[in-house]
Amino acid sequence: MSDTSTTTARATDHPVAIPADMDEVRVRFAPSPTGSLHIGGAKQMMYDVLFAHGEARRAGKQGTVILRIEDTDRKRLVEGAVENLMEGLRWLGLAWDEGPDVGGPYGPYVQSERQHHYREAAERLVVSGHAYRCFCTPERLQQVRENQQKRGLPPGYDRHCRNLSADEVQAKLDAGEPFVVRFKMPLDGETRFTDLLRGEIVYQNDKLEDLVILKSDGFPTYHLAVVVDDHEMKITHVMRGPEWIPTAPLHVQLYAALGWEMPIFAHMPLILAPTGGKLSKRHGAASIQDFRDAGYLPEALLNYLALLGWSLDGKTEIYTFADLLEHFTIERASASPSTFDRDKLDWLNQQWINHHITVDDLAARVLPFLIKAGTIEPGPADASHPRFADVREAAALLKDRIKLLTEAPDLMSYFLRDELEDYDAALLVPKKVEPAAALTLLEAVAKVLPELDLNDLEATEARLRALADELGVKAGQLFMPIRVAATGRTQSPGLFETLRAIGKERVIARVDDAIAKLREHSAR
RNA sequence: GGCGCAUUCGUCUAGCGGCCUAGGACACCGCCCUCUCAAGGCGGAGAUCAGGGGUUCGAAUCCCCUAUGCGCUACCA
Repeated sequence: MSDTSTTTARATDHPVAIPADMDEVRVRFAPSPTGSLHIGGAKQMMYDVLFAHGEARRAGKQGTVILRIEDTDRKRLVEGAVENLMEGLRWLGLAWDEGPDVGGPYGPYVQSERQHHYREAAERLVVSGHAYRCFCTPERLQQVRENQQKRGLPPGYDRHCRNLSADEVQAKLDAGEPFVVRFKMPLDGETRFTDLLRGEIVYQNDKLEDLVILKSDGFPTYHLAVVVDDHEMKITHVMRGPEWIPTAPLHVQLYAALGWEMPIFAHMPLILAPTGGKLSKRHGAASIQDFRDAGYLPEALLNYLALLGWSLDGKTEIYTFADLLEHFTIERASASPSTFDRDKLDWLNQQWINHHITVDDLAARVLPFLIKAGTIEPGPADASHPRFADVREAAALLKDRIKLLTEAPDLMSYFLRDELEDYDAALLVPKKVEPAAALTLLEAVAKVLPELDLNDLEATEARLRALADELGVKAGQLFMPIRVAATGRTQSPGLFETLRAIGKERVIARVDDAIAKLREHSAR
């Protein structure tokens, strides 16, 4: 009885994600075009989409996802990065409603094209006394930091220009000295804000710095740009990485100084590398393109990402994106970071290939990999490719055995190519059988082969089992050399369907080759 | 160093005061199925819930401290 009535509300109780009086939820994914789409970025975008298009819409709200390019750091721009980013998102099936390519009511959606908004805001802040011009040179800042470090003090700007008189400022301006604009952080008191996943977070103002909001090249820093744009684009929920928590107080103060309403913050957890640090190429793959090239399905990748830091019930493992849209709630997202586990991703990928896509789909997806590897001739990467029927047949047999699409060229080669890769003749000799006896087995097979109808699986099996009896060996001892002769390897799908797919003509030729190979082998 | 966030099997997680002698999944091991390899089925091992203090009749669940990990500490985002 005492449990519910006397327990005080927990300080960490999650705030409401979508206030009842809010009728539109607007979120944004705001990458910097400094490279390819990182798996962590993809996860952030996934949360945006699941929240706006899933949770918000289920609650009867309008849910809008915005793609905004944050290219205020002119030094780190990478050519083609924006297109790259969008391509990665499209491949994953993560869609946005407003963005640089599709436009929208609050464009442009590229920060470098929104300069005047930031300058205006910075100007307003300077005029209202919330920000000031700082003429300190990079050399002086460097010097200050070094001194602080030497004396064991925390490094940071010493607010040298914070109290410059109007005359002093004017003089420097007249002299043409370059300057940045810094935000005047309150010197005492505290700044608090609510994080959707963590509850209230409090910072003591005397520990915070006067950060730069407008750089000397006239471009804003992230802090100013993000606040201005989020406000002007009417963003209701700021979902981003946890690395932004320490600067969130600045953003909170910026909103207050500008007199704008704050959005709701949700700092989504990071993906860690198995070794502890950041996930990078060193761990196999880091960008979406890497995963795509490595043969992962977008469905599996999204499924995996969803399971990292979120779960519906702790039991369900397989989710289509539609499932996620139907069930995702940010309230169930964890605040703690998670470690990337390649094994689990691989398992999910195989689950998807084995059980959740059709044979036709598999064939189509495998096609580009086969073409790239030269297993089949170049052509359209869809059902109109001349070899599609063959690929489809191989795909049907290998569906339960493919973990990554990249395995297809190797696994399918004996179906799709006339020539077998060279293999060791010793493989033709089954366990507990002498090489000479193995030769007898294959010769017997070669003799019955012409009269077999390989399309009749049961009859073929019956005949070959009978043959094993006649030869006095176990079925398996006869089947293995046939498998090796037909495929060049000891592992394959079921023998009879494999023979059927390879075709009688090629099987006969390959068995003959195997016999020759074995003769040569035992002669030595 | 300062500030902040996080902390349940090796990994991803369930768990919101009694149902927990802590459940599921990956990986691992064994068995079954079987012409091989997979897939599939069954089972096993694996977490004194980071440690220590409280609160409570009762704590993985609430509070405090410590430890550890990670992040930030740029005119990068």
